[in-house]
Amino acid sequence: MIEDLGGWVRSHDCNSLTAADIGSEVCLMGWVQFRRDHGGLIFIDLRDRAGLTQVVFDPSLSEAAHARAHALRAEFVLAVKGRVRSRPEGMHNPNLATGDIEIEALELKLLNVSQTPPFEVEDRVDPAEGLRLKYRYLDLRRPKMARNFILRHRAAQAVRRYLDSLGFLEIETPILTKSTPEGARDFLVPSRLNQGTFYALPQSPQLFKQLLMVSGLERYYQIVKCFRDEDLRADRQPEFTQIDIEMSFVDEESVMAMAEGLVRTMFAETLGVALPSPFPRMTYAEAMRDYGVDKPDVRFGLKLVELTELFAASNFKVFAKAELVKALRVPGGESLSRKEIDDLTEFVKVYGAQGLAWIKVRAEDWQSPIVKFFSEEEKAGLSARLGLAPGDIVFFQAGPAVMVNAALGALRLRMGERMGLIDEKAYAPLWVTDFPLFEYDPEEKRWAAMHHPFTAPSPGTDLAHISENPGAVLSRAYDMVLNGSEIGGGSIRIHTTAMQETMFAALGIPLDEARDKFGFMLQALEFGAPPHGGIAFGLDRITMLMAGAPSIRDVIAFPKTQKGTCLMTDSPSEVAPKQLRELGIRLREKA
RNA sequence: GGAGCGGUAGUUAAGUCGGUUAUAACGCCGGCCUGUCACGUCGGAGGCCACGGGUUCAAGUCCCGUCCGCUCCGCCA
Repeated sequence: MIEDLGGWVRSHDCNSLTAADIGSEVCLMGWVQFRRDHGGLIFIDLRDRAGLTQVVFDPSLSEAAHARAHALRAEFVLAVKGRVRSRPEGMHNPNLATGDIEIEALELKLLNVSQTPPFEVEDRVDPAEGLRLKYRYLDLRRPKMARNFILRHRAAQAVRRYLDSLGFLEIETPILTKSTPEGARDFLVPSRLNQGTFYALPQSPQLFKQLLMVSGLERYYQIVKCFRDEDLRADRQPEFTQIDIEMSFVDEESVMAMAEGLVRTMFAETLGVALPSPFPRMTYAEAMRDYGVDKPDVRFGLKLVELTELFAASNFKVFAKAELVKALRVPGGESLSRKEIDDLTEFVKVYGAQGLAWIKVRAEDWQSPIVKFFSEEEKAGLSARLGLAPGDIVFFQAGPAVMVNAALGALRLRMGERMGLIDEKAYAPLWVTDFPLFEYDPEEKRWAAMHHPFTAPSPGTDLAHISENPGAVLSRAYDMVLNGSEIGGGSIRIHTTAMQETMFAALGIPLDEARDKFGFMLQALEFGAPPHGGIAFGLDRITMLMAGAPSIRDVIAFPKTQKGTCLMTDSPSEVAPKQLRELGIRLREKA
């Protein structure tokens, strides 16, 4: 029979009682993890979010409680009053924090019953993720998952303490806001009061935080949901959480120092991990040159080596005519099997590679399908530039620069894992700086902002000639990278109208359209906007890295599937015709 | 939009070259059990082999399509 709490008050959680508490009367509340019924004695492992405590039901102590304990099942909810006692000699459980003691149950209240759960609520089973998501509330009871959210909470609290101590104000910005061009697809919200018009959910509070700087509030932060209607990945959800920060009267150095301090504080206070000070820095150009990506994983070496010039006049036409030729030398890779190389070839084709050329360096010779095309000078050049030694394998890519970097950059990561070069316990943060201001969009056939259109160009940029060679212009943007994952990014912003209009012009956005979309921002810049800049961190990704979680879904309480649905609530879902009528929306007939 | 992997009992998986009644472990139900801790032990129940179509004497197994989950490319200022 289910009972009320009846005034009972929990005295401890299920992870805190130790030998020091022996003899005290306690009241524990939680869920039945395991029942071990010996007919005489009954043992219950009681679980709450903190841990497990063993409760003993002994008929000689309480006939009534013992009798009722027979009927307990997994996930029943209990309140137990009893006395803490030492476990008998030799019966201590070193695997439990509470393993030295047990509770002799004197009184038992059954607070609720449970159906047999669809999967066992414990860490060592790993049910299909679809099932976990449907019964997410049960999934979150598993200690592994609960730990992630406790960690996330601690990280968020560390952020608030740190930023508060530096004079940052936590200020909320609108969720119903304006759709703007550039960037990701917006989620739209129809307006009932203004039919035919739509709000957009913010991709980030970018403009609002800049306006707070124009407002003179000087230092702003917010731990805030952002929304982007793009395809999902293991580290991407359509709604995610940013630690959003903006400061006035600062340059890059101030923002980066503040941001490093923030991340160091998070790691120190939640994991006890000391990150380096200062973080290493690398320019975008260096990152692309050495790692082929703008978010290098610097926990291991295996830098890429450019060889375009060496092969410029080669008889091997595939290399000679390529925009970019690069190589990846992997010590010890000579032992790779033919099958493994075939698999790697398939792997790089995903990035547009036509194939994967390779050389196995052996003491007696080079084994390779392509080396016969090389001159002696080219072989000598290769050997010198790559520092070849017996036991190496060298992989090559030649072709468009974008493809070569993507393919070899990805192959580098894969080989780092394959060769066991990655220290899974290490945290290797770094800054990537000096990003290009613009990036060419071949589909739209125009230059687009690499970061966003409010990022300031580097000092000394010739404004008048910005549109002549946009690709060469650098920006005042910086990204923070941790273990090959982009965890934060920001910039010093444009704070004058003239520069902002120049920027829109360079992006091919006509002035009248710029005024229509961003007029409020351009106007605000006319009223004494201070120099300002900031940064935004991905709280989910940082938590993922701290928790060692394989998926961003493991650090979001109620995440979406890869198709953007919620298996628990069954959203998104159709709505009543009346709702659509009120919004002035008619659905197109399904094709 | 594209590529790949997967879907068999409540759960996790096995199921060979297409061939008898589809296995196992855990869980579940019942009995026994006073020192277990993933208790033990005896017995039992439990299956639309994701869905639809096809090939075949015969399909969990082969083929086609659909749905769902995951990973990746594109996309994500």
